[in-house]
Amino acid sequence: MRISELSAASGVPLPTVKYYLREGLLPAGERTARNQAEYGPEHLARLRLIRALVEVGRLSVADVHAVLAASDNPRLPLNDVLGAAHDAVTRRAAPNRGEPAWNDARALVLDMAKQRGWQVHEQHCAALEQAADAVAAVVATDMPELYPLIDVYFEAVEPMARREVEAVLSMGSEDQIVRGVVIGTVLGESLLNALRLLAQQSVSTELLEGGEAGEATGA
Amino acid sequence: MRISELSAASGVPLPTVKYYLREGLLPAGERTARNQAEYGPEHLARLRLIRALVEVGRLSVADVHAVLAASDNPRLPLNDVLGAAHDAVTRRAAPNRGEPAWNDARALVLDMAKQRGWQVHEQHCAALEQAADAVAAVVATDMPELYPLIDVYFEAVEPMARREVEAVLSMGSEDQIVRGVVIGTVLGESLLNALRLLAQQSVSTELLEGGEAGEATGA
DNA sequence: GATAGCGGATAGCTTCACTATCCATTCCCT
DNA sequence: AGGGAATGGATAGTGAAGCTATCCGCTATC
Repeated sequence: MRISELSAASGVPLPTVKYYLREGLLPAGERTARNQAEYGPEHLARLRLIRALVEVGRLSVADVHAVLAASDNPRLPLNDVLGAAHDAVTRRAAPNRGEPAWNDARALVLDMAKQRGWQVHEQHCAALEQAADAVAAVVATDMPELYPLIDVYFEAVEPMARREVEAVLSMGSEDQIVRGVVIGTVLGESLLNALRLLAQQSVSTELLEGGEAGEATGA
Repeated sequence: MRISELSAASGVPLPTVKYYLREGLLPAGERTARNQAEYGPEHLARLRLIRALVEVGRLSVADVHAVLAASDNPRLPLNDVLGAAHDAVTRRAAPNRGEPAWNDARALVLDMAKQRGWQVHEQHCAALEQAADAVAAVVATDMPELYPLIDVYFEAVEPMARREVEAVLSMGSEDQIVRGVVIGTVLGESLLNALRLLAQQSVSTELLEGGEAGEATGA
């Protein structure tokens, strides 16, 4: 497969394919001459993965690079690949990290996690810090009615994470597991959020229109 | 409160405050002279809300504008505000919308939602389409082990959405409800994802290190 | 009455993700 | 064997986004 075919098969413009090659997201093809290279189906799969991460997962090219680099390293412990994927999905710090209000939020989240028996790596835990960002922001806007939702999220996420990790771990080869972690972390986030919104719409139609018009759209 | 105090109190650089004023995210202060204006605590709250949406929720300035415009309109039905918030959190189309594989994914999600009795507005439903994007991407990467997770997400999201809508609806004044919808939709997403990652880490440490070293970091 | 700060307008900056253009080389069809 | 198209590689340019800097004439405050 030559570069133009790779471009055609994936739907990615040829200059963009070249760009990904330059940036190291896509490994170079097998050289057959000074200015000729051969690309295989694994390049196509990789390209599709990149696009899914960028378009559906909204990762930056730099983050995709970091995730793929971690997942390409065959001697990296699985936990580090998970960490890289989490970092990519997470990396964006609110600027109030370290302020008292933020520290309180972090302590609150940490405490709730520990009460549930979660094992949290306390230092440099991107997920914990992002949770603190969100809680601190909710607190700053002064809406106590939303506080109970924190617990709702904790509750919802516990069985979910277990099923996710089990699903990924059941994938046989280390190689597949690593790919599963990346896909599952990034695309799972997008899917989960979409379904959450869908459910919200359903419930709010039910509660709001139910008493007014009663016209059920779906089901 | 003058503009420099507003900047100092919020931690937002003064030129950025001016920028938000220009863009219409922040309403102008009350003019006291040709080149003097007075800002109140509602401006400070608004500024904090903007920053939370931008930094924690990762909304673009344009999306923040759209959400705030919808929530500022006092005669807009609540469902439309919810729609605007959902759109802002959602808007990013994968370029394969309409292809057969994507249509299949959409049909699958729609079917699962209907089987659960959800009321889905079928035409132009951003959440449904985003879910289809994610499912199509998972399918394209050929990882059937992840398919059962779709159902896991459906399951998790159902009680969650109910609690969220109820929490927001319990907020008394229409005004508060609208603010709650915006905050809850955007920051809730961020928090939910962070907690999901935290739980994943906990479970994977448990399953992976549990048999090897057994050194529980947290708890 | 000096001077610091104001609002408003305009222009500039940086990053990101591409996109376009060259070039010498090579493929591949006739 | 000859010639147009495509290739890998390098370099430069583009457009959007989100600020940031500078200037201006005016005003509040000391």
